[in-house]
Amino acid sequence: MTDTLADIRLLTELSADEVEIIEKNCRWKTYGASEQIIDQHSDSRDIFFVAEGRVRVVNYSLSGREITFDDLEPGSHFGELAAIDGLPRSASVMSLSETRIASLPAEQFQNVILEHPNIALKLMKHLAHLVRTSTSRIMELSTLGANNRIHADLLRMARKVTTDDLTASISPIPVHSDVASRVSTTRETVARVMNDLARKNIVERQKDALLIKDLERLEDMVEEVRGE
Amino acid sequence: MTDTLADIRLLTELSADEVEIIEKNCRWKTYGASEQIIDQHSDSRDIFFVAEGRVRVVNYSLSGREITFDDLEPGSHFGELAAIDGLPRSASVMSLSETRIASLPAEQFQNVILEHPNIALKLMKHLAHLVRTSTSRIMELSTLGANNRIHADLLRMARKVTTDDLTASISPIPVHSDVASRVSTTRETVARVMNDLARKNIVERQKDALLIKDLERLEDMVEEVRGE
DNA sequence: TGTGCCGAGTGATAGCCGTCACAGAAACCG
DNA sequence: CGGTTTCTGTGACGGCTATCACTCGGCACA
Repeated sequence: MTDTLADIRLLTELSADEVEIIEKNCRWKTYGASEQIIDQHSDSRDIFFVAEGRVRVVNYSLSGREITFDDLEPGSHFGELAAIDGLPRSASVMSLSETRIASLPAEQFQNVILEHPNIALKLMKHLAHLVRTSTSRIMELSTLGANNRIHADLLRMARKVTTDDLTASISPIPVHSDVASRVSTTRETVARVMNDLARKNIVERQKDALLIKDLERLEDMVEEVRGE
Repeated sequence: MTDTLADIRLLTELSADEVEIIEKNCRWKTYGASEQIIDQHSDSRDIFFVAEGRVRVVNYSLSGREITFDDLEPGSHFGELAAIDGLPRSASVMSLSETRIASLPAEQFQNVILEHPNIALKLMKHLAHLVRTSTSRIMELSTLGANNRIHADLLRMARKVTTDDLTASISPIPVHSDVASRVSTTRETVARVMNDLARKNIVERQKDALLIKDLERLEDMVEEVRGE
């Protein structure tokens, strides 16, 4: 197979030659499903590129609770924080499926940044996006109850796939415990909320997809924060 | 008075001449205490520098609840997200005291970045720091109860001033509602927790300082998460 | 020396939701 | 296909903490 970084979004501004140089400096590795790629407590500083497969950025509390920060598609990168500031990793990363990953040592990545200001700018925009996402998550955790956070999560998924803004078909059906880990609640609460929504005729669980039948009403339920 | 950016940490790598050029392109403004500097819903994209005074980065929920993200000292900057990515502001900023602020239009700031890779790197480290801070706050909100979050906040304040690692004297005494807004709880809960700590002889409220008499025990209380 | 105002302290109450404990359904797999 | 594992559904229970409603002390300012 061709190990290429051509599809990595962070690097699209580079010429084919420049990308090739980076490719060669990377260590390439294949992971099976559910393997640890970054352990929060390891002391590597590399940046990673997702060539194939999907990975999940997670963190575990002392009590073993799992908090999901993001799921990354092919073309993404991760591990940039430690590569930039040299501090310990801020989270763990595991593969969700069989995955082909390239890793580049921090010093070499810093060289890329210093020599390509437009890559630097792109990385900054990416970091800004992370900050914005975290900020709104903090707002959500601070002001919404668990059930409203689940509603909001459903809405986010729906908006990624809807075309008509009225309905959305999410497939595959999200696993309850995954949702729970994204919005910091329990599997049981997610099950109860989903059933509640089904009873209210807002969502419908189909064979292989979750159908959202009334996006508008779902939006209303999120707004319905402790009444004004 | 001398309106200078010489003490802005983000810009310390620049030569005096270069700083002076930026200074002249800034719009300088003085704010009284408790004035709005950035309204989340305004559509400015400038970056701001804090020359004098202190400011607070906050956000308000629909229900009026106030969430504090950070308090900034002189030498800090804010508003960089919108200046980098051109998107709407992610939070509001208000002055805590009389404040002298410089603002630089986004395009000019981007020029500074593109022409000074080391500034860009410094900014990236700053953004990385924001992401790390947000990440740990999300972890805290997800895994700790309100009282433990208050303990953790006290610990953070203590560690900023302690020398011997056993005790710390925090002054001025933190206002309960400020703590509440930082850790997403209520003023009443903060009062109850503080009293509880006082009764346990871990903190002592003095005339003009909050004395933490047993840092170690306070740390233990935070660790005391739903016991393993 | 009043008169406010802001911050702090505290009880009562109620609702949310995490936890535990099963049971049933579905999917996966040799 | 049988058997095992992973996911889902649901009830009971209880603890945490937000909310409400006051009281009180101190500080500032007229």
